[in-house]
Amino acid sequence: MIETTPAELRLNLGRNLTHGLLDALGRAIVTGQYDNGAFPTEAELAKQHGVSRSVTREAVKMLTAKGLVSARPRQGTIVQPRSSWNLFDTDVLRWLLNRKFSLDLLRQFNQLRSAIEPEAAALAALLADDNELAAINAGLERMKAAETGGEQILEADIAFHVAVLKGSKNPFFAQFQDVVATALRSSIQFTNRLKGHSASIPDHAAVAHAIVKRQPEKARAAMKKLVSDVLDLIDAAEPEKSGKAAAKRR
Amino acid sequence: MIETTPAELRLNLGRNLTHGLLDALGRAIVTGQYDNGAFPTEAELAKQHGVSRSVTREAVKMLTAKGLVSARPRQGTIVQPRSSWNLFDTDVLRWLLNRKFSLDLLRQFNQLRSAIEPEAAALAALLADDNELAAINAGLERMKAAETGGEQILEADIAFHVAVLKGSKNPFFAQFQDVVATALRSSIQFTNRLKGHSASIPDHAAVAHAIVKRQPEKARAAMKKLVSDVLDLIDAAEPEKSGKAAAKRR
DNA sequence: ATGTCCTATTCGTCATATAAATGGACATTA
DNA sequence: TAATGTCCATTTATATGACGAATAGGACAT
Repeated sequence: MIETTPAELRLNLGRNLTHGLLDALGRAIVTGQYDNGAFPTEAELAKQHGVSRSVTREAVKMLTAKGLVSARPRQGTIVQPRSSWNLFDTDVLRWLLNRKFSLDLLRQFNQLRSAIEPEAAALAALLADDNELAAINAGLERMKAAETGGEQILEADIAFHVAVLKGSKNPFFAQFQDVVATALRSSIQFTNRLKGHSASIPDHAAVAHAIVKRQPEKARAAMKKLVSDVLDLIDAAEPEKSGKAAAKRR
Repeated sequence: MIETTPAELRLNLGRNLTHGLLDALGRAIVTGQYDNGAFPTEAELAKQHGVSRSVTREAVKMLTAKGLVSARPRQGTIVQPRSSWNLFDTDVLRWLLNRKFSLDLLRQFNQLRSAIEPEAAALAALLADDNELAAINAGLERMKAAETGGEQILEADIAFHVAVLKGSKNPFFAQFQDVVATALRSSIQFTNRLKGHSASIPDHAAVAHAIVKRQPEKARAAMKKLVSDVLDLIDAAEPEKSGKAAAKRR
């Protein structure tokens, strides 16, 4: 049973009680706290966290909107199966990555990137306007400048990939900017361990040049290589689980 | 100014007042009803729809969780820019697709499918278990059986693609099952007009066979062809907007 | 021109009461 | 027995009223 105080809830995510409680409950759910017991009733939640029923109801409503729970009279609030959680909600993704970080999740996330980002790069090569091209180049320059490594280069890396996604002119691809940013930031302690890849500035430059020169095929291939390298590093760290996927990429 | 009655709200999405109001407000927002005026205050919303403040607050909280609005004291509730809407939330997607349906959105959505589904098919060829293979075949058989066309073949089509996504064993790809299902269902009146493609059973069979025979490359290529054909049909219906994308696919 | 303070407005939170829905226990009936 | 209807307890859903907290924007002083 999770318990907090209102003061802790306010500190939790920095906003108000409702958002603090949302955060606390979200984390508890994704870490499986309620897997083999029923989710508390409104009254219990209110008591456990020292807040009113309104606050618990609004927090639970937000969890409902993100697909984590569903509520029905008499039956109570029940945690939904993972398959109905909205993984592309940045809150959900952050909760998942912060608490239950696993190589599996990192691999699966990069498999997604491996599908999305090359296509986005190809579209950007066709459709990006001058501002977006400039943003891509700016991200690359920031990466070069931040050769000190650490947080700066991570933020520059994120800016680069976000700029490519935006440049695709496709709102569905652009949607991934928050997801990619959240996931990269949340997994920094991990990718740092797989050091050596994030500094692959030549690979990033290849992507940028292909996009600027309006060469979609080259842009797609270059971006594919970038993400595949990350996947290879992950597989190298845990080879037994990679299956034939790694072989297929080479 | 949107106005409804509680009875209408209940009918709206079939659940309760809160979800009905959520639906009404979501539709209103994505159709731009509040673009050049401020979003109503809690009190105004409650009055306009004949519900209590609790209901309006919980509906607005859900909109917040989906990224459509943000609320601050004194400033009121404001509609967020489209870029921060969660397009992979099935509610948001349905609201968007149900309003004036645009070829642009359909094209962009299928560009996303073109990135996702081939990779999912390749992963499914590597990782799907017996149950998942059976589900893929079952979807194919349902398509063959429903040669009458119409709604049945659409549902079978959806079942097939969902089965492939699930078979990828990747929760991020699996996440798209709801998105794909929602989008295909919402766009049926449109794809029906582009008749002739949804009955491409041989193409679907090629995907299924490649997956069952554990041939990821073939599965990827077959799925790519499937989605590319849809994209070609869209471009053919509105050639001036397709840019060089169509040429690039061939 | 700038900084300080005040105030009205709006969301945030709390408390309480009543309605609606539903699963189960129990009684009824064919 | 088995099917069906009735009632009850529990939990969410809704309504209402009150007060607190934060802040945008104006009034005012410097």
